[in-house]
Amino acid sequence: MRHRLKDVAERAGVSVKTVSNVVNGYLHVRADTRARVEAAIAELNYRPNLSARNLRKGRTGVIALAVPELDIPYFAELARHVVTAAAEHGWTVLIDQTGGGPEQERKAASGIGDHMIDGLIFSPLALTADDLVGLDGMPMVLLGERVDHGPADHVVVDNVAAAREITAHLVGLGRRRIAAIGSQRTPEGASARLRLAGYTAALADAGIGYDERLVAPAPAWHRADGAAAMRHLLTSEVRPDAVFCFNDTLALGALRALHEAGLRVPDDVAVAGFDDIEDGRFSIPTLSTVAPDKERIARLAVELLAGRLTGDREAPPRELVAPHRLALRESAP
Amino acid sequence: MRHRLKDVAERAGVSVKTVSNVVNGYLHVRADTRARVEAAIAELNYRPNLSARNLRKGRTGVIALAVPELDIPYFAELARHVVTAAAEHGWTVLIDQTGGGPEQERKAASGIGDHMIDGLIFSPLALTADDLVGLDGMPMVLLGERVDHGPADHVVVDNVAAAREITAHLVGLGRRRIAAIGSQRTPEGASARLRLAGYTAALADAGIGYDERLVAPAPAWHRADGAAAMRHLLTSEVRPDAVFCFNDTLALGALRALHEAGLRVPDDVAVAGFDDIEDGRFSIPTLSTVAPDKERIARLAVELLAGRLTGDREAPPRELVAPHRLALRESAP
DNA sequence: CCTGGTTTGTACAACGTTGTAAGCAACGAT
DNA sequence: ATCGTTGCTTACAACGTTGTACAAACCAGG
Repeated sequence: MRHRLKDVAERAGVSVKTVSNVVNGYLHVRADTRARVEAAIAELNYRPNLSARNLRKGRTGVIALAVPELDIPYFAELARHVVTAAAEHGWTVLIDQTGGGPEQERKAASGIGDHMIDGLIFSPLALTADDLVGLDGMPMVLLGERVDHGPADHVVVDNVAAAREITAHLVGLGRRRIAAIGSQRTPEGASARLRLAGYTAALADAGIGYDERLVAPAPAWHRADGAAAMRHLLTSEVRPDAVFCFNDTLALGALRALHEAGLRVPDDVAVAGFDDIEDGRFSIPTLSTVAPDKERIARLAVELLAGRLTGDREAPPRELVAPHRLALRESAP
Repeated sequence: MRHRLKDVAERAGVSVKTVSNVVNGYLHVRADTRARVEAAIAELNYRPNLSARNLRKGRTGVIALAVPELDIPYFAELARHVVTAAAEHGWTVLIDQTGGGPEQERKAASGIGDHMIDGLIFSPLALTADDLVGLDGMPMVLLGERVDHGPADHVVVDNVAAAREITAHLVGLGRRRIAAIGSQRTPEGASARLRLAGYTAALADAGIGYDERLVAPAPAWHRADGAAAMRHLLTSEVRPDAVFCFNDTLALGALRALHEAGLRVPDDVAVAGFDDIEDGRFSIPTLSTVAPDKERIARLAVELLAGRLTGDREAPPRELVAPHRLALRESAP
């Protein structure tokens, strides 16, 4: 049985508003009145009806996090950090799984918002800046590289620099035939484009010629795609002595394919990834990777959103860069 | 700028309720009126205020899924399936991360519910049946083995049978010193207890004596715990020739520890897990495991909840068993 | 005992929506 | 002409909460 303010008020012998004042910590309530009300609340196990409160206040206390897929470890780890950071602001996080398709993402960006959430942290794959205009001013923070100079706040990692660093590390190991796995031609592939740019820049830095045959596309960035791309590279005429995979799940798939081909990592082929997911610390061999500061990304995103919600909604969009570092492990020591 | 029914009504030259009727698909609205209203809705980009609708209707269209940790792959994969199944019923899923502590779980089970959600699918670690009484009749479906005969609906896997089967498989490989990793003494360890029971039953079936030294506890079920437990077993006097890990992440950690110890899998030690997470299909070696039908679990849970929401809330709690199978791969072929 | 200010409590309206009841046409059947 | 009937639309109240405005009680100082 659910109780309302009115029930508590009757039991405590005060008005509805006085109970509301107690619940909301209003100061000018006599100590004994407050005690009576609190006792009644406890006895009835009263809990406020958030729908009603939200209707009245115009805010819901819920923010949404929209990610392409939850069972991609990177997004799961990110989600955990976002939930933690949001909890510190007293927000509940509604996690929405878009699947990465343009239509679903559009729906996530506009549909979910039907007054149910105060703001949105959005990690888009397919959406362009154009899709984001006209979203009724729903406060929104974007994660990742897509929608480069859209109308919303933005938290990014310097993909080009990070990719350049990890590729340079492979060069530093003495490798010269360095492959890349994960390129994409679709408009969704903004991260792919930037990481590819970092890769080619590092090769240029080292005076190594760019060989298109060493760049393997991957339709999605799952383990199976990484394995398939690696197998393809191994059957080609250009035998790579290192691979930079554009994310860790691709790299884990590549490790698997190399193992099946009887090649040793890192002796025959060095492997590097991007994301620093938990798996990479226990894989065989452990995975060298770019480690973006996921906790920082989550915290910055939540704080940007908090700024929009409590402050100026019309301020020009800001872009914050989260730090990254290289986590060097066995696959490319 | 957000618009209300009233704005649409004024623009279309009808009453507020008529607009509401159009929005809700009420039949008896003249075609031209409907068209005028729909045009006005489109022009103003009107979206209903869900808080108000919920307040009025008493339902929110949101269900919650509470899991201990999102970045445990099993829960992430489960979450994906629950989101998919719930979408077919028109529900949005609010994913809540409890952390597995008793206090947080109690809060998830009661606190979140403040009229914000219609029902809860809950995968508890620490909560007992006693904690669940007096939850104001929030419709709830429990996943997993804890709270064995509590007051709520329940979807389970036959942990004892599954553990027995996979252990029997290890026996069938000719192994005799079969270790177990993941036992727990805490009240949280209901799954651990059941899987341990299946393990001992299989040993008894095969006439193999139970050796306490072969059973390694694990405080949590992460990769690091599995690695630590495996290392501990390897330094003990009883050299195991097989290990049954109570979940896949433990098994992946064990694989890692075996690799570091220079042991071959499965030649020296066979390894089996439980959950069939994506990682296990690409690990080196690939992982033999118990594969619970996660999609089925999610679907059954959502359907049980749907039954509670639309039907009899006082019906006796039901327990449904989701099927499982063995996925035999390289680590214990 | 009054004055003026502060503290404590109350009544009422409003948030945006939908259910209920009822009004008003237009229609065919009496 | 009158009577339902049916189709379409409207006014009003209600969901549970909180902000506003105000009343009552209290206090200190004269």
